[in-house]
Amino acid sequence: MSRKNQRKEQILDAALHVIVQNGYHQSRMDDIVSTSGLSKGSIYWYYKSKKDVYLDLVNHWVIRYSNSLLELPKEDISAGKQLNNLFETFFNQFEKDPIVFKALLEFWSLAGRDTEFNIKLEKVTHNFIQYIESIIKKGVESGEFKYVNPNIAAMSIMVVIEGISWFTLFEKNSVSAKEYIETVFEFILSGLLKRIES
Amino acid sequence: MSRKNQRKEQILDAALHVIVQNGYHQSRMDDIVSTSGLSKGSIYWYYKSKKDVYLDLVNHWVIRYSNSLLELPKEDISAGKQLNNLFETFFNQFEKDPIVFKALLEFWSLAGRDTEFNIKLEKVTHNFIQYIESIIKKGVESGEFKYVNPNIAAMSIMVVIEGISWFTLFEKNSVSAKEYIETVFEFILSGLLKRIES
DNA sequence: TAAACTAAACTGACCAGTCGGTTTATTATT
DNA sequence: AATAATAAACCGACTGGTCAGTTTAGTTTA
Repeated sequence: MSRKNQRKEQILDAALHVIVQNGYHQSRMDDIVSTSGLSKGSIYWYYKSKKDVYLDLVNHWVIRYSNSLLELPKEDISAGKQLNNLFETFFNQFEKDPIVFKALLEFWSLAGRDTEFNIKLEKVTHNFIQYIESIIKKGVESGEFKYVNPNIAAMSIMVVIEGISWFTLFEKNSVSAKEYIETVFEFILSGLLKRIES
Repeated sequence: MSRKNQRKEQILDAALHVIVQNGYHQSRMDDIVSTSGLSKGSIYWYYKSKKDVYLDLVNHWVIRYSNSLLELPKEDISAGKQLNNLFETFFNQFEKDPIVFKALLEFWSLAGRDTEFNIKLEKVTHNFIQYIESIIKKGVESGEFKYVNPNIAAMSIMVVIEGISWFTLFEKNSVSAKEYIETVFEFILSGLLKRIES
């Protein structure tokens, strides 16, 4: 990795921790300075503004998650199993890096009132929904799933998956994220699968 | 209504609009001043701080939604139908006052890092989950639903319902909130109902 | 030697909360 | 009923601190 990218990663890593701790507007550039171990001049060497840093932070994670989706197996696998893999991928991501999901909560909130963040996040969800749609279409065509509107179903699945962010909010959740993911996956699957005819 | 409560409502109404437009940290007391038509002194007569205003805003809506849940029919109605009513109630609430859900997104985000907001929202979700749990337990006992862990199922349902907040984020959603609610309700129901034995 | 930094001081806009003062509503007194 | 007295409600200019972003003067690294 180039020095430039190394530095940027160093800054973004700090920015992630800072935004999770303080939120966007409550985070100071000086927090990023101290967390990253770099100087203020350095941050402004690589990024022209605070917003620039955080927009790039979204980018950074979008690219990561896109890559992990692309690595998932596609052929020779049932649509149901493919959905299962998707749920598992996100659950694993959550276990490994829960704070990313916490940051996401903040970005959703920002997207509600800041055009630039809105556009960025809309792209993300659009891509994600398309990916899920493709699985559902395949399932419907192969006769594995009953007919459902792929777009609506995909949207629902996305919402359910991103709902895992809840689990970053409250300390003593009676339900674990794992149980949650398993349960909603079963709900979704039973809604999609054809009833066994008799 | 007493003058005091009238004034508070006036302030909270302004606060709701302001937080939806600007977010918590980006909202100025002066915004609430100009939106409410009152003076700064008045606001501080009724509330001791900015935070105090917004905490009370959460309270205000919690009480409202609690009341609308309590008005729902309970007896002589199947658990499935009861769940359906719940989904419909929230959908109607969403249609009538979508900005409340947008504000909720902001509060979730706040709850992630502010203890007082966290406690307040934890109470809300706790009550809500208990309400859903009671429906599910009833359904399981009556034999209408297959056995599921009521708590996990309730949590899943809550997340799915609150997911409607998404629809406040992006202008051109390909899916309508109504279609979303109908679809997820079907998913949930098919996951809960006993398969027809043959 | 140019690019990549560091450290620290500085600027200017911004804003929560305060405070001295005014008006309105309520109660007590004659 | 009129007047006085007190309390509640309300006003808005001002203050003191905060912080994004800039600048400067120098140092290190490839």
